[in-house]
Order: sequence, then structure tokens, then C-alpha cells
Amino acid sequence: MGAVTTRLRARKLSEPTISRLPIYQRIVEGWIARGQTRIDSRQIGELAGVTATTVRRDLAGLGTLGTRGAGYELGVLSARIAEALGHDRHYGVVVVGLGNLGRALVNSSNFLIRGAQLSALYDNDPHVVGSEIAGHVVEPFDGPIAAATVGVICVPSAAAQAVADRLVAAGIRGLLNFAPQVISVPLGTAVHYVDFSIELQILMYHLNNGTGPLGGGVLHSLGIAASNASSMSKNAEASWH
Amino acid sequence: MGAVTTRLRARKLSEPTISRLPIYQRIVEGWIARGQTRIDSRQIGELAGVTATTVRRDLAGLGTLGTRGAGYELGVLSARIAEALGHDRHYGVVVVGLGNLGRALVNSSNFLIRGAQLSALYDNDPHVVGSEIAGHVVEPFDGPIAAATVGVICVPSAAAQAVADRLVAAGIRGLLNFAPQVISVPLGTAVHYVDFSIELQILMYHLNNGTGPLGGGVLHSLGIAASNASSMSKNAEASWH
DNA sequence: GGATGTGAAGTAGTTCACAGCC
DNA sequence: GGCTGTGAACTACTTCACATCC
Repeated sequence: MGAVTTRLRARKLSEPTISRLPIYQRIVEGWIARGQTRIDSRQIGELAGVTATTVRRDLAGLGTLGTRGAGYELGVLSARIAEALGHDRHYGVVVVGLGNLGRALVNSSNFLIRGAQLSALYDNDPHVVGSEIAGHVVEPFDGPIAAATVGVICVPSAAAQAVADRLVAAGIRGLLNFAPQVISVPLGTAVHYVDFSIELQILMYHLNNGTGPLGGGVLHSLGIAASNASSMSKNAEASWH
Repeated sequence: MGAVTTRLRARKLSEPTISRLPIYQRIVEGWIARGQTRIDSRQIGELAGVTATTVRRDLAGLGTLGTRGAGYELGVLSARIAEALGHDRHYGVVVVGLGNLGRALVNSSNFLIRGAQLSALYDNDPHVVGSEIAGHVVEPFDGPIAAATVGVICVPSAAAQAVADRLVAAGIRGLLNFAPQVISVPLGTAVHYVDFSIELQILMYHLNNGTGPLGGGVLHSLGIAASNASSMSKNAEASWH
């Protein structure tokens, strides 16, 4: 739905593929930075932790972009992955809550990349409001909200729902929620949850059970971080608590 | 391999199931905290963003723990999930790098739960070493390293490999790497990667393409955050760059 | 009656194996 | 020769549908 890209909308990509593309992109950029010009599926696979076949299947979904016998040209690869992920499109991000986590995100050279542009920062702590972080002056959350596409929620769980409500009312279309709290949003708004403790628990499960990577296998599961929820009939409640 | 739990080692759980159990656990705890005593698969499913059938399949993997016609008893559920995830076992966690991210993690009431115990904090910044954070005095990373099971890497990418090497040498068995950097570890060491920008990119893909949650569906994919790598023959290089 | 637990069916994703092209 | 791209086989996961038991 909504505006479609200029030409050739690729066959829709599978969820696992989508979650791997950013990883491939990072590998490709690393090689470009080191002055390389080509890469093959086996090399990408080793670095990404998946099989060469999986890499080729994923990339085939973006169109025909490799050369038989010679692998992929890094420049082409980078451009097509960027196109598929919508990296050419710029979009605004607002961050609500500038405690340690919010600061870590906006100061990270890694978080706001690939089209993401910081639109504004919000907090309700008078000690924080007015201070400058990452080149933006923190504004009070009860004031006007800047237009943006994505909102990042870095507030305590108890405040997450109220923050989400305000952001949605302000026209936000996607939320990245770092609070371990279910939030309800109207139909059409996407919510992704990120929960560090779940990562730690999964890691511990594997350590306790000797499953997963341990057996000496090279390749492993690789999934999306957090759940992806949105809306039920009236109010979305799909997510965890 | 390694020590096996006391009795009844459940049939090994699937990767998707493992990633959902912590979410169920959080829901269960929330209901217990609100004084409830029972829950059924449909209720869990709505909150977790999965179908009731999926919930029942996942829980069936932990043994027979529900009551036909009456759902699950919250206390039993909590205990069995905890057992499956190894929450009864205490394990030490060291955090290296106490910039904003490291501080956010150790100060979060959400991160170090369920058996995880903070063993020590390390940094190499003289301004940070010696300060007290979350009840621990930050120690210099070039000094002795405490015994622990899991190491959390919150340092810049360029330092990640060196940190991993030291931690592995100190006997760490699992690493949670927040740096967007491939790290090599010896066979038998588990590495999980967490990358916020990938989350943001996946969210944007769905917003751009109208896929995922938007169509009005209630339930959606729900995966593991980050990749799970470890070791190849000589040195592990499975991961991204 | 009502919700679990589970064979059976269906769907999605991965891996194999190789034809095709450079 | 080497590596891509892909039908075919396989494996994993989910969903259906219902027998089972409280």
C-alpha cells in the first residue's frame, strides 16, 4: 500500500531475508572501505554466519546482480541492497527519553544511519530538557512534537504507552520500543520491540544446553530482534507484557 | 554436553520457541503480579503476538503442564519456563565498557534478571575507572578479570576483538556483543550480536513496503534478536562486519 | 462446556545439486 | 575453471482440526 517505489518493485522479500540484508550491507561497506571491488557469496556467508546458498537466494530476490564465475561487484551490491531497504529515502526519527539508553543511541555512530535523520529529542526531566545532545537541544515532551516517521521510546515502562499515544497522534508511523512493555497502537502503525534481557536469556539457554553454535557448526540462526506488532481490530494489544 | 540438569531434560526446544519463552515468562509474571492465578493459551497469544496454537505447542515442549478446559496455572507455568531457560542457575556477568550503553544496561531493572548477577564492571577510561555504577566500582580492564560466565561488550568496534580475546582467556563462555563488529572466538564460545540499527532498518523496510503488520493482521513474526555465531575450524569468523 | 495436547496438513525457509554463463 | 541463479528435495515451523480430559 501507499506510494510505490519508482520502478521494479522486487518480489516481496521473506522476513528472514529482510533481517539479513542489513548484515550483508555492513559487510559490503566494510569491504568497500578497505578498497575491495568484488565479493562472492561464500565470503559474505562466512562473515554473516549463513551458507553461501542462502546468500545467493537472498540476493537473487533483489534481481540479477551477480556475475557467474566472478561473484558480485561491491558497488552494485551496495546500491541494490540500499534500494531494497529504502536507504535512499530519508526519514525523520525522534527519540523520547534521554537517559543512558537514549543518549547511547543518539551518540552512536551506528544507530542513525542509512536514511535515518534525527529530527528531535524529547524528555520530561527538567534537568535534561534544554541540554544539548548529539547536536540537538532536548525539548520538553509536553510541548509540540516534530514531524517524523519513526519514534524511538527509551522511557520507563510505565510511561511507554503515554509516549506512544502522543507520538502516534503527532503522525509517527513506526515505533521502536525499548521499554519492556506492551503498547497499543491504532491499525497501521508498526511497533518493534527490543529487549536486551531476552537476548541474554537466549544466550544462557544455549550455554546451559550445549545447543546452538557450540557443536562446532559454522552457521546459525539469525533472526529479527524483537517482535513486530500492530493493531488488532480496535486497539492493538499484540505484544508482550 | 556438559552438566545435565537434574531430571527430565525436555526434548530440545526449537529456536523460535526458545525466543518466545522469555516473552511468555514476562506475561506470566505480569499476571502473577496482578494477582491472577490462571491464564489460557489464547490470552498468552494475544499478548505475545502469536497464535494460541503456537503457544500450546511451545508449552507442550516443556512437558504436560496445562489443564484441559481450564488453561494453565500461572505458578506452574512460571516455574517450568524458568527451569527450561535455566533461570534457576545463577551465573556471573561482566560488562566491559561503561559509556552510555553499558550504564544503561547495568542500571536497567530489566537487563540483569533471571539468574544473571553482575560480577564486575571494566573500562579503560581513567575518568570512569574507580567510579561506582550500579553498586560496583569500575575496574581497569588491563587488570585481573573476575570469573564469570557471560561477558557483555559495550566498547567501540575497534576494541571489540581485543576485549573478546581477554574475556575468553579469562574463562568467559558466552559473549553478548553490542559493537557492530565481527569477533572471532575459539570453538565452544557462543557469541550473540545485538545491533540497533538493524532493527531500525527492518522497521523502515516494513513502513516503506506496507508489509508486515500493516495489513491489519494481529499476529506477526517474532524472532531472535541478533545473530548467533561461534567458531569455525580454527577461529570463528561467522558473523557480520 | 471448554481448553489442552497433538496427529495431520500446510507453509515457509533452507540446502542440495547442477545447469548456465562468464 | 569458477561462481551465480534456481528447480527440486528437504527440513523446520506453523496452523488446522479434533480427540481427550478436566
